[in-house]
Amino acid sequence: MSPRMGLTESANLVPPEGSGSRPPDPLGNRLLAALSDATRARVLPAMSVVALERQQHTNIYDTPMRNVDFPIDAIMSVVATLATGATCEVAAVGREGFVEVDAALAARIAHRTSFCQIPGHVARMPIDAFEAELESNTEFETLMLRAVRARAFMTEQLATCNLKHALVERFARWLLMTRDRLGRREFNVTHEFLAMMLGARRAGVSQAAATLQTAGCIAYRRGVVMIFDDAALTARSCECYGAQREAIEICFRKDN
Amino acid sequence: MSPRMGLTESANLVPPEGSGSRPPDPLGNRLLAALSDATRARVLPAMSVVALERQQHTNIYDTPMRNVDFPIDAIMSVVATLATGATCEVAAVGREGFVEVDAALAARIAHRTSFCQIPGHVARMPIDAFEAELESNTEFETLMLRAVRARAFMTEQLATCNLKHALVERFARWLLMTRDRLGRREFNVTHEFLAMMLGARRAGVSQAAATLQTAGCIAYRRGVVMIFDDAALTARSCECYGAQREAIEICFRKDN
DNA sequence: AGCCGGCTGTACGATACCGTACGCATCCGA
DNA sequence: TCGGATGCGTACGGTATCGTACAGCCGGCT
Repeated sequence: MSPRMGLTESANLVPPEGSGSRPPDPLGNRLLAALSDATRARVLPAMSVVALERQQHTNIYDTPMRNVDFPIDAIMSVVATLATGATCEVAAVGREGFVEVDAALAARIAHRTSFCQIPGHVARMPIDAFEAELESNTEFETLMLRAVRARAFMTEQLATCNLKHALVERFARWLLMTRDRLGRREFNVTHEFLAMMLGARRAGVSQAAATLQTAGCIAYRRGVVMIFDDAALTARSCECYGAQREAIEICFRKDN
Repeated sequence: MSPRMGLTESANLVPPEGSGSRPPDPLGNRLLAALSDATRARVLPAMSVVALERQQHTNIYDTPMRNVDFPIDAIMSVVATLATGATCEVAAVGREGFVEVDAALAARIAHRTSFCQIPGHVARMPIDAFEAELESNTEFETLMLRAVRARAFMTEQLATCNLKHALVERFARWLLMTRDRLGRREFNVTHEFLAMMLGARRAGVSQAAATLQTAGCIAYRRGVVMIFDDAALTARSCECYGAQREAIEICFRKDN
């Protein structure tokens, strides 16, 4: 039994990923958009927009960081590698943040591995330019530090979430965060890949997905997930969704 | 069956906590000890040594931070509060670090609650003095940022540990980290309190403790745990112990 | 049109932990 | 010396995953 819940097979839910449309504006990243015109005029010329494929790695732990990436319409994943070789996500980064937070803390070596989770584009800045701007521009520094704090908060929340909340709840949270980051309701993701992100079995994800689909929250087919009922999905997610969302909002609030 | 494993009842394993001995040297904190003489001469006069009782709170989330605490022979705990009111540890801080990492990232509001886990002393600096020193002293800033990175790394590791590792392993890790932070093998802790730190039931901790005691790794009685066999305990802990330990060492290495 | 590879449905027992509960040991203060 | 309070041992059924396995289905390629 696999009710298709209104998903026709021919529906082209997601635009072709490598479609040859022009690269998006760096200002799609909320941090870059929050900069003053003056700072933007200094920063943007140092950046280039880069398209990333799924699973494309941008940092390997214990190797030098070369760039600082500000996702635009991509989602990046930062993972810890266990002794078994298994990986476990410690942060996801979309247009609300930047990947190499340690670079804002004077680090030059990546202490985690990061790769592209949802294909798209990032605005990329060489780490030297990033550091130079941090040093010389208080506005830039302040904003970056806020983003670092938001990231720290989200990782802390993840630690408690991983300990306390059931797989379905975490799955729902993941879907909602991804929707917020991408600004759309459908993504190309396989259960296999989701299992990797959520630190669970593929079979476990399939079951959680079935639960949410039966409840009418989502619909999915081969490699595509679509959010159907936002409110219902939110109700089935854990409070960590709201907490992370709020952390992001605080990051972009002036009075903080 | 509760084999006492060489613990005689009269043995005074742990010195009385509130014993009237003189307060310890702030340089018991490794960060403060790592500062140059010149910087220390500026920083130490602004600090005071404060004794903390178990469960004494030093920060409440969403309230202003007043001080920055560098543990000397205390261990502090930073926790997230869930909607149910339950708390979940997101970081433990001993003499290798300082509690209010966000203060080094220009924050003035605590975003988490923190309290004293193992009673002892902290070297306390008013947050204004801390910020002033950060601004004016590159050496100080560099060291603090390294400590922030170590803390971020440890929280990330905790996120994966909470997801992937069994309670006994996490318990063993906790014991080893605590030993390292305190420089002794016995601590006053109840199973109840440990359960709170590990995000588990009291009964679950009792069982894990029994397992480790039967294996000869530890010995315990009412409110006291003692590490017996370091190697055996390490073998039963997860890799996260080593990872956290290494993060601390890197923090204190010059070439980074 | 047909095939093959990747993705998903589903099952099995095993395990780790939960929530709860109750009894007993130990310690402390009256 | 004797409660009372605190801390621990242990048990019960219940549940959420795990690891593994296999079969069915879809979709793209030849």
